[in-house]
This record gives sequence, C-alpha cells and structure tokens, in this order.
Amino acid sequence: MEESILERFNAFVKRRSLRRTSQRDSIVRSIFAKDEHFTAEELFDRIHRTDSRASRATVYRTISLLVEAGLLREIDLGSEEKTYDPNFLDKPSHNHLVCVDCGKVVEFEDAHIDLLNDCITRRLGYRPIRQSIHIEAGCEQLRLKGMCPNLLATRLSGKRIKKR
Amino acid sequence: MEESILERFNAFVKRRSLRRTSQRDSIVRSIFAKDEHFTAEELFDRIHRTDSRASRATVYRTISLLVEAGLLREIDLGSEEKTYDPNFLDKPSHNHLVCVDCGKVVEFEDAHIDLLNDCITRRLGYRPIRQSIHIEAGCEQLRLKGMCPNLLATRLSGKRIKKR
DNA sequence: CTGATTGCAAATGCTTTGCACGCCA
DNA sequence: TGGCGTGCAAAGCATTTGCAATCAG
Repeated sequence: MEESILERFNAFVKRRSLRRTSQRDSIVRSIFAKDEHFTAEELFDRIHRTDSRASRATVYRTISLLVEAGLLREIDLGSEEKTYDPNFLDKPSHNHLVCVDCGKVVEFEDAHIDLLNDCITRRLGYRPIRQSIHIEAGCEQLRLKGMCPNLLATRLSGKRIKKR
Repeated sequence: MEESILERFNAFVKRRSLRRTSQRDSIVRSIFAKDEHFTAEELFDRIHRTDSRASRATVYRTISLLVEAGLLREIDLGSEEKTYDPNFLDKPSHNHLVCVDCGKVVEFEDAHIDLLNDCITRRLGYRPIRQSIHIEAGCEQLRLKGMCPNLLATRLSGKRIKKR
C-alpha cells in the first residue's frame, strides 16, 4: 500500500525531471505509514524519532511536492498551522467532523451531500471542482453520560487542541 | 442597520465591563458599512483611508472582541491570512463558493444541505453545533464563452488571489 | 559533470504582546 | 482616581528562501 504511493511519487518526481533522494523517500514513507492528519512540525518530529533524517526545510519542501502531485491534501481542521490529510487517495471525497469537546476528528463520506453540493454549484452557474464540509459537533456521550472516552484519552495523551 | 450592530457591540462591551472608545466605534462602523469579507490588514488599510485612526494592534484586538461577541465570524476562503465575514448576522448559516478562475466569492444558503448535515452528524453520534461548506468551482461562462466578466474585473482591480 | 537537493540560518509576514502613557467611567 | 485601552516596537511562530556544499543521474 505505502509502496505503491512511493512508486507514484517517484514517477511524479521523474516526470518533472527531479531527483529521487533518501530524504524524500523517508518523508513519503513516514507520512503514508499512518492514516493520521499531521502538521509539518509534527511530521518533522515523527521523522526525527525514527532513524531517518531530514531537515525542517526539506520536510516542508517535500510536503509541497506531495500536494502538487495530488497525493496529499491540505485540510482545515480549525488549527493555526496547516494540516495535511493522507487519506484522500483511499477516500477521494471525504469530509471532516471535529468534536469540540475532545478534538477528535471523524472522517465521513456521503453521496447525498456530494450530489446536493453539485446541484447547488450548477444552480449558481459554476462548474463543480471540489467541495469540503467542515462540521463542528459535540460528544453526545459527554452530554448524556457526563463523560466521553475520547476526552479522557486526549487529556492523558497531553495532546493540545488549539482553537483559532 | 450598522447602528444596531454598533449598539449590540456596545452592550457586549458594557456587559464585560470593558470601555467604549472612539477607536472601537470606528472599527465596528468600518466593518459593517460593507458586507465584504476582509483580512485584518485590509481593514487596517480601509480605516486609514478614512478620517478614523486606530493602530494595527487595536484593529486586531477589536476583531477578536467582535468574534467573541458573536458579531463577526472567521471563515476559510483558502487564503493565507485569516479572513472575516460580517454577514452571519443576516444569514446565520450561509456557505461560500470560491471561483478558481476569478476568485469571486459567492455566498449561498441551503436548507437541504443544513438538514442533511444535521442528519449525518447525528448518525455519527454527535450533537450538531456548526457546519460550513467550502466549494471550489470554475466559471461556466469562462468555459463556454471563453471569458468571464469577473475575471476581467479582478485583473483590472489588481486584486491578488493568493492560493495556499 | 551538471544541475537538483539539502541543511543551515536568516528572512518573511501575519499576529500577538509588553510597556508606558492617556483616557473612560 | 483606578484601571482599561491604545500605540509603538519588539517578540513569536510557522513557513519560506538564499547560499554553499553535496549528491543523483
């Protein structure tokens, strides 16, 4: 799975007369080893926690290349930093729900929504290209039972949820 | 119309034991005199082109206050800087379509979309709070007739359309 | 070989903040 | 009068860029 993405990236690199390097390979592998969203800084940390090595600048530059290649997408989760989503190859038209209580991000696809958005776009006189839905919602569990497992997990992991 | 918003802001200011100042008044008036989206920097320029005076810091600080007061909303139009939308008081649940050709932003509301999003949110086990749809689309006119009036207007006005 | 790539540090650009002075209540 | 508010410049931060050394093809 990851290998095929690496191959696609290398094909892109060749097509553009760029060069394959160990840093680029490491970065691409690191990104697609998980299905998690990440910021540039988080990716830089993740890479440094393994044997691989790549400078901050190279991480930023490779992310840009991946976005240009269409293998990675920048998404808006409401955080200050740019966030990237490696899951658009599997789910080309998914959307995001962010829990305001625990910060958990849920990905979802919905054909009805896609169709409706397409209709709206055409009715406005435009040609649909891309659409994304950002839902902010609260834990139903937290409201009903007074607690939410993700909230707990989030606190324990010390993950910060920055709000704009 | 703008006056009533100013009144609401001043009520908010009083409720929080803050103070009414000429700078805050000017900034609020300037924002709600138009229905245009803006960045902090654009607002700062706009204010300085009139008789009013307010420092950059005060502009930023007042924008934050307005967002806290629920009178202004931060939106994501894909630009690098934070963009603000003064139209949520009139249209509490509108969305944005951005034309990739000319950068024009079209606001639209749709009850079907809102309902569908609510259903999706509940089906995922969450309590709906807020949802926003971001549509990127192309000028149908440009494709069919080879030109788009907004594209021309945009170029003449020298407005820059930054892409992320 | 030759030009692309990397790493470093410096530069950017938007936004926030510390501080002294001024002004609203 | 007591603070809150303002303006200025400095600080912060994520991201980008210039440049010399290095490396891929």
